[in-house]
Amino acid sequence: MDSPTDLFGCQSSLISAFDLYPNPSNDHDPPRRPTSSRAGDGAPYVGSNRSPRPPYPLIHHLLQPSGAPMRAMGQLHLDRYMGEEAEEEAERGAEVEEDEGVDGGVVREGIRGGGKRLNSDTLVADWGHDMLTVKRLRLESLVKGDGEIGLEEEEEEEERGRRFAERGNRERGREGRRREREELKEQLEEARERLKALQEKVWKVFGGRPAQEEERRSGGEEDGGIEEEEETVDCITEEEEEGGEIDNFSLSFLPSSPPLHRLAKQDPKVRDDKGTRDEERSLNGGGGVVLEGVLERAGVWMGCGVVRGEWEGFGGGGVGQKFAQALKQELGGAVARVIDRVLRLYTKNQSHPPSIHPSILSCRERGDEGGAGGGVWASLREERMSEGGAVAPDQPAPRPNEAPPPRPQALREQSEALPLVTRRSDSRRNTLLPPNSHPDNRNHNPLLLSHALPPLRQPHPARLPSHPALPPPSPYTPAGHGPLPLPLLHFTMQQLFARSLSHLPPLHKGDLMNSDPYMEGNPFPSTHAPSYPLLPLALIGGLDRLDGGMQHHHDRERDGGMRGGGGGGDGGMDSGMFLGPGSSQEGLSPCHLKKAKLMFFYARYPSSNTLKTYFPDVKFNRCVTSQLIKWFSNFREFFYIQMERFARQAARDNQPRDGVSCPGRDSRGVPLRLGRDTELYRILNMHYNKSNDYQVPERFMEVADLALREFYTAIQTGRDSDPCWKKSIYKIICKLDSPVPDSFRLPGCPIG
DNA sequence: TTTTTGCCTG
DNA sequence: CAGGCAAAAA
Repeated sequence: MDSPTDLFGCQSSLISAFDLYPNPSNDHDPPRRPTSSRAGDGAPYVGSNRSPRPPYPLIHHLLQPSGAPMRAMGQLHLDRYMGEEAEEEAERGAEVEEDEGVDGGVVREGIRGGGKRLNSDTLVADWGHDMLTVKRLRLESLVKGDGEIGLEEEEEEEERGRRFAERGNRERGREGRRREREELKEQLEEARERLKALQEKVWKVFGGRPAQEEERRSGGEEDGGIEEEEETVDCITEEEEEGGEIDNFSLSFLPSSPPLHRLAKQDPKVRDDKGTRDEERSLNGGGGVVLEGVLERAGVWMGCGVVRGEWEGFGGGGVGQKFAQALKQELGGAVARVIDRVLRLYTKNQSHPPSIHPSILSCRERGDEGGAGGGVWASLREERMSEGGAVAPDQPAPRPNEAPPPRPQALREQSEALPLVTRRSDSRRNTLLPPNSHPDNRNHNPLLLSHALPPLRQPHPARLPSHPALPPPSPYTPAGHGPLPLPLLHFTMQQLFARSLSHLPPLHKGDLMNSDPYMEGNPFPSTHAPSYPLLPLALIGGLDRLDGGMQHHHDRERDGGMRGGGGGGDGGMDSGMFLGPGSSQEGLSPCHLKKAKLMFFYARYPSSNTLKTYFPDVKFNRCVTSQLIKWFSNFREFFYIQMERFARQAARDNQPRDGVSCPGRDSRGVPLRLGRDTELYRILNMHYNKSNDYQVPERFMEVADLALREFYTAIQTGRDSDPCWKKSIYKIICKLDSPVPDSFRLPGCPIG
């Protein structure tokens, strides 16, 4: 298998020998998984499978390009009929202009009522479209006529002759047309009934009432824009003039216009800019192109807050949310299907498909860091072990993975098989390790779920960080069966594209380290890597490194990852992508800063070697190393400041009434805990995870929680008067680094 | 001496 | 977030 899990699983077999100690924070048990396990709670932000799919015929209709059922009918007859009428009008010459004015006025009045157009809107749009077609024909005839008249007399004569002949035909067809009109009237009547039925539905859905509509109409236009927008479709007036029927067909029953309608018309940029459409727009203010803009608009809406329920402001109420959800579901499903197709295509084109597509998908879904089974983490631990005290010599307490003395291989292997908690001798550490940190939970990869749920304001069950209930099923379905999480998509596509780029044999377990780094900057598929104009340096470096295979991995162990970064990689999408060949990214980019901040959730005290490992695209030198270390120093500083600040505040708020306080507990004896619904959490998240790229790992929560309590207790007990009181807390925090996810080993940001 | 860290300042 | 500084450790 090629999932990271398995990739590393393979490495694991090679590297497990280096797994010298039961690193409290490593092994099978990334404590952040429980956090991820609550992904389902993020449902409101993501298309959740849990919520029953509401019946959204309105939205569904909009998503059907085929349009309304009346379309064929309307177009068929009106076009034919009105086309002839237009010709007659052309013959009548200047009268037409006058008619236009009148017609426009009449029908405009009818359309003006157009409001919350969904189903009805579709119909209106189609009718409008048909009308526009007719109008265009008529105008074309007019223009054509004028032009010819103004051109040459001979042509004019010919034209007259032709028209004369046609007139005869029309005389013969007049009877037929009469019948046609009758039919048309019937159809219109029928359509009217259907529209009325639709109106009922619309009113039902939107909770509006015809009375409101009446009120709105009598009160005049509330939005001047609408009046202009909803100009119209004068073709009907021909019928109106003749039979006086069309006014009954006015669309005034439509409820007030929702933003969708306005937006679709107000932003011409997103509209189809074909010539005919432009013409229609100029003629009709876009009355007939409502539908065309709907899907595009929907896409725009997705990004402009309407999906967050802002329809309330427009009177949409819960409908807005339903609309947003429906949109998300539909679009998400569509995107997933497209992705799936692309993936299938790609995997078909690969010589060894099974080793790429399914594996990559599964690896992400299963989660990688836990699946490493001690492999990569073992290597990392080995790396840190090899750092020994030399790297962090000043730490009063040895780091968890550095402290224990070497153990015999047999003992190591034995402990690997033991439940994690049984290997903990440190009681404090036990409290930090959730019991459900089981390899089976590895599908709850924080990466996968980073977009799945909002870290903020997430109810923290009983504020017990270590004992969440059984993880709910992942909101993500297996590949091809539902929306893919963005990071997964990113990773997968990059894998595939990179494979395609490099003409390499399919990814196998050993070369993840070699292949991943250059993928980050190469989201675009290309089969001409060598001539790719913006070929990122990282790609070149990556190709350079490709022959390393497993060997490279061991090299990495020896040189602390410098080999990967030595070639000058890119800094992720925001740097390497735009570097031309020959340039290099030696410094740290904002992307690196972002990555470092995310890393801080796992490592408060990363060693320089660790940094080199996790910033393989950075060309390390003294300055860069210092800067990175400085960053983490700043992160810690901010972290401690916030901890102390909130601890002091908590201490103030929980002054013991009887003068006796229980350390770490408030005045009621309740232990101080850091919940995800707290201001402190919000601040920390804002600082380290501003764009919510990541689900804040449970482990970080525990560390922060512990730090908070330590500060709180120290303040409570008056230890803060000791000039060195903070250092003891620092020592504790210093021990609590946890394994950084494998994704951080990739260049650029772990979240793309 | 070098590296790392914490503290302070801007 | 960076720069400067001092202290501590290797």
